[in-house]
Amino acid sequence: MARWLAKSEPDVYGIDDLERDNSTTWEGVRNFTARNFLRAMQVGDLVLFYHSNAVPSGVAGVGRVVSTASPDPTQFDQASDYYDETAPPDGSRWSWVTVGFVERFSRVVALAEIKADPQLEGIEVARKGSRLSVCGVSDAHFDHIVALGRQS
DNA sequence: GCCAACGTTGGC
DNA sequence: GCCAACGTTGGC
Repeated sequence: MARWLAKSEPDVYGIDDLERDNSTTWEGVRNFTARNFLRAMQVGDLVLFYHSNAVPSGVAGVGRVVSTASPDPTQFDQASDYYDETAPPDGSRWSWVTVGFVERFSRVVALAEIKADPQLEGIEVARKGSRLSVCGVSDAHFDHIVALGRQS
């Protein structure tokens, strides 16, 4: 079973929203590398829920893949911020998955803390200039971040 | 709001 | 298929 990290701006949709809703569709990924990661997700895979453009930015909790990739309908919705006029009608361009709530950390594991932690060396989200909104995480990095997030 | 990083597009 | 221009992400 794989481990992932996915970014969302908490002003738009944060871990509190996921806790309230219990599950959500992860729409709006418009980057091919990130899309390919979405398509590789399997039911039951765990996902670090990362708050971007936040104070502080960092990992706020954990979600779980509850349904695998299918065409993201927002690519066809002209009223959506994610509308893509170049998307072919077969839906092959952009995908979404459904993510369920697992846990909200007792504290956000801030990006600065991730970058400073030698046990998290090499993690994609700490790479300089990393803009991937969905990426893989090693089991060891995943477990370490969860342990940090559960600290009070 | 600035700006670095970098993915994507399109001209050639 | 190279590469410059452009747009976007996202930390700070």
